[in-house]
Amino acid sequence: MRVKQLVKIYETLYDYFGDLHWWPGETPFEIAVGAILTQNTNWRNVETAIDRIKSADLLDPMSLYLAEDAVVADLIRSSGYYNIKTKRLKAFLSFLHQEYAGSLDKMFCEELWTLRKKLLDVKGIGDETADSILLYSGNMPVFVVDAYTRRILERHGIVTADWSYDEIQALFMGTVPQDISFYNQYHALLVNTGKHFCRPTPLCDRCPLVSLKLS
DNA sequence: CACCAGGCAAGTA
DNA sequence: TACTTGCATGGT
Repeated sequence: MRVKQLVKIYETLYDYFGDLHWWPGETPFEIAVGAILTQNTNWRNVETAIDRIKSADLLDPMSLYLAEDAVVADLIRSSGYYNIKTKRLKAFLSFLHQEYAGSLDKMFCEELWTLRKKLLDVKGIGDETADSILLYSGNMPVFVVDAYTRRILERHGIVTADWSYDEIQALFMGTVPQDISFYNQYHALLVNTGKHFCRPTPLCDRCPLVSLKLS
């Protein structure tokens, strides 16, 4: 039942938006950094921060790790929570250097769920950030659940507010298991839909999902 | 002016 | 386990 609803939503959004070419970012490392910086923050402010890191020539695992906290905090100021995000970036980089000699390629050689659990042990990396890194930086088959995903599904009566992250993820992953491009594209479509049509305050009138007659 | 943005961890009961 | 709070800038 829910499975068909999810497929219909996907098809509708894909018809409306087309290919979105996610994640915005040129390298796996840039994507991982972006995943941490975008926590509860507008993407525009994250882009500014990443541009500044690039301008300072610090957008690589070793340079960023060796940079002073105060320097990093200043560079990422526009992304908000800059002190705590500096610590989170450093915690991730410390993990990357200790466990994988600073190599994302080595890190992504791990088995998916083993790596996911290790990432969740890093302070500052929660469910969504871990999954964003796994899917968009590592090209691994895992579904990313975010605030937009939850809001859109709740508004269409597919889940209720008490569903956990893992439950919602399992719902999507039970639908089309092991399909990286589907997970990649679907999350991107949901985020775009959220940005344009599913803010906390109304705006639903032009949403492509509005006339869908779900449930 | 108020509200929101692609969360997370630590503290409290 | 389940809730609350701090973290912070920049756009609408």
